[in-house]
Amino acid sequence: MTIQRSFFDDINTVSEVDLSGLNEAQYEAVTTVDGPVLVIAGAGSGKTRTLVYRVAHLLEQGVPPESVLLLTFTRKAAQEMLWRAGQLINDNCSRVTGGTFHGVANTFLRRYGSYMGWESGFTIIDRADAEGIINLLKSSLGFAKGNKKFPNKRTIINMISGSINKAIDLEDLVYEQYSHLSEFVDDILTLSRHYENFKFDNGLMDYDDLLVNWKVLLEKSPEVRQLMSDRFQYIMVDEYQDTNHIQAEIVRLLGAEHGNVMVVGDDSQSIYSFRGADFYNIMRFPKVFNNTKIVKLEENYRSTQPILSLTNDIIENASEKYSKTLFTAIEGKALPKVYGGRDEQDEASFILKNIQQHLQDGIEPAHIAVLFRSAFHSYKLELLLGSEGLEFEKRGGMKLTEAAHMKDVLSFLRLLVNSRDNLSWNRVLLLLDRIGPKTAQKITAELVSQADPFVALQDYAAPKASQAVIAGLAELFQKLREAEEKPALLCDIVLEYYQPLFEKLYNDDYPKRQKDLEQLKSIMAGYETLQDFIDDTTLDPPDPVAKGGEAAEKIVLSTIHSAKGLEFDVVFVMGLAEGRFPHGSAEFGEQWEEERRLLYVAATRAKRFLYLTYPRQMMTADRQFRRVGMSPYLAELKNMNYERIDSANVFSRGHGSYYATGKDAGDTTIKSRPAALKRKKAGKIKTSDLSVGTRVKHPFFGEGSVKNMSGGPSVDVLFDRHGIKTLHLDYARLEII
DNA sequence: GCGTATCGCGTTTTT
DNA sequence: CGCGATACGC
Repeated sequence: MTIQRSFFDDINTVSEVDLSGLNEAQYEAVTTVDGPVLVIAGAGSGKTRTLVYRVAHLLEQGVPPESVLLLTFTRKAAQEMLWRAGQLINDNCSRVTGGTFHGVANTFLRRYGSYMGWESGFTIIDRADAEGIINLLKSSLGFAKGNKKFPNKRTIINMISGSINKAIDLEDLVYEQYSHLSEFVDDILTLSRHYENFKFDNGLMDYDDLLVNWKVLLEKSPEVRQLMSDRFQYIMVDEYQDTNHIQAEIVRLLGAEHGNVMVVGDDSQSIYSFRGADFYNIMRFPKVFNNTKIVKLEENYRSTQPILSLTNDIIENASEKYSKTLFTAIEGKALPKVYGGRDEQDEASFILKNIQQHLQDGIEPAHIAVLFRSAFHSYKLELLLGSEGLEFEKRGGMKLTEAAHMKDVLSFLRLLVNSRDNLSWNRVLLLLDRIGPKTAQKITAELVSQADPFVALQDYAAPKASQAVIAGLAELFQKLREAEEKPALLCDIVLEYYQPLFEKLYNDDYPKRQKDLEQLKSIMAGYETLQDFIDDTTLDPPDPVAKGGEAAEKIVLSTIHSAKGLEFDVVFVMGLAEGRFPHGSAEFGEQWEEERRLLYVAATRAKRFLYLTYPRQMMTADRQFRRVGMSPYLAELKNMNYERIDSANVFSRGHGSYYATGKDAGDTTIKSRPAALKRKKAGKIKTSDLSVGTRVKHPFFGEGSVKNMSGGPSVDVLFDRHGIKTLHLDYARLEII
């Protein structure tokens, strides 16, 4: 057996786990075998290492591998961890179980779905499909199209699924977040009700449905709960700050019998609240599990002291955090550098030059990363890197399976697994000549109402214009159903049919997209069943084809969210300008704080060199240049913690009409805050300000009186005109009258 | 009423 | 680059 990771060199067998390399806190966490443990860990403190060593230690104590369950946030982290664990234990041992919450929920529901009375199974849809549903519903329910004020689809999705996670009444959430869009709020509510029905009627489930159903099953069926907790005697959860209420409930239910639960998290790295994550889960953990042992990991094993000082400075300004003081023994003198480029082009050039320098100094491309808030912020840099022949791998943004042409092909395949999949029927029909949205919807509705949609398609009395293409489609499905059920083979048949449509549809750029289709084929070749393929690619979409050679050898361009948990020798955080970071629509308060943590996550990825850059001018939509200041988070930092680069020193040649004055007037202070920032929650009401009977006023529901107080942050209010509503005081803009 | 072609504008973050 | 609006033709 070859051991590839140096820190496992000393551990070959389960009977000999050498824990001498661990620090005191890690040792304590690793060797606490029984009972609940909460590990509060700083960035770069060796969380994964601690978890893996604990697995090793458990096995050493004679715990069978199959009774250990590892839950992590990303599938890649899960795979990495299992692989490492696999290195620790003998190859002959059966493996430890692990994966993402969603992945495990999927496996679990497919096995025990019968307890829920499901006969025909389900298909998982991703967020792109979910957007498709919103589209369909919007048009079929006749909502005004093109109204600019209507929140975008992604936001609606986040609201609809987020409402389940936050366990807050959807209505309140919508009214709170979109109070400025009063005339559309009812539309959104109508939409959300149809959305739920639409999914369940057609055997479609999204990420959140998987979790909700897992939780419900554990709650409702003592038999299943017993099965699970007998099997998994030891539960471990990584990135606990990213769990939502449902996930925390699942952990509670799984661990209720034995209490052998260990969770690891860093509240300063909580960046997923838009999706329902709540780092208060960490604070609550000791209350949920009695006798919780709390261990803090404060030593940083990643970054040099100057970088650590800067990142500590970033988070120091946070309004709320578990106090941790990170320290490191790693030597290094390079101060983080801050650079304000003249414009986006100049910012990109700065990054390019420095990347080239580091490459020259012998740093591997894969150990260099450029991070940004939104996927499109790197466009300029991508072009520049391309023109210089530097290869890169982009993470975040659109996924391979979200591209239009990929969804086309997947729709055919999805139908083979779930013939009631409304969305896929619609998509497939839309590809055909002479069939538009209206016709497609009509046919779809007819097909899914029949016992066998494929037979119904063959028998469908199509209008003259589309008779031929419908017959062609029916023929394709007949061929597919008769074919041997090998995913790669099915893919071939679909692609053969799709090719002419494809070339016509994406006439201008189909050769570029063709590469994706070929990649799809090779991915599918690795699967035994179509169901597995669809589940896998939906839960963990493959990355788009990297530009050039092997992925491992390239510079990484990534959204900060997608860089979570990773580390690089050199990190550039770009686009740190007013309006870009924090994101323009982030409101002062909770959202503002989350953006700050996001910057913290970005900066803490750096091991040796850290650069923070921003453009001082950006192009607006109408091709006007607008001067922008630096991100307020940068402005807050102490000067001693970074070195300011004067642009004139960096570019001595090759930039033509470049005027570097070195002066940054207006950069160091925030001159004009957008209106939204000033709207700091004026006098937020606390539970203690209210009692039963207090008269209150709400911007939407109007006046009412407090009816019931649970003791938590929620109160029930009986409104004069809207009846009883449960309001969350952190969100509701209530006034006492 | 429906399908197709074309143009211009704006882009959060994701398991 | 994708999406919505708009115009035109069947």
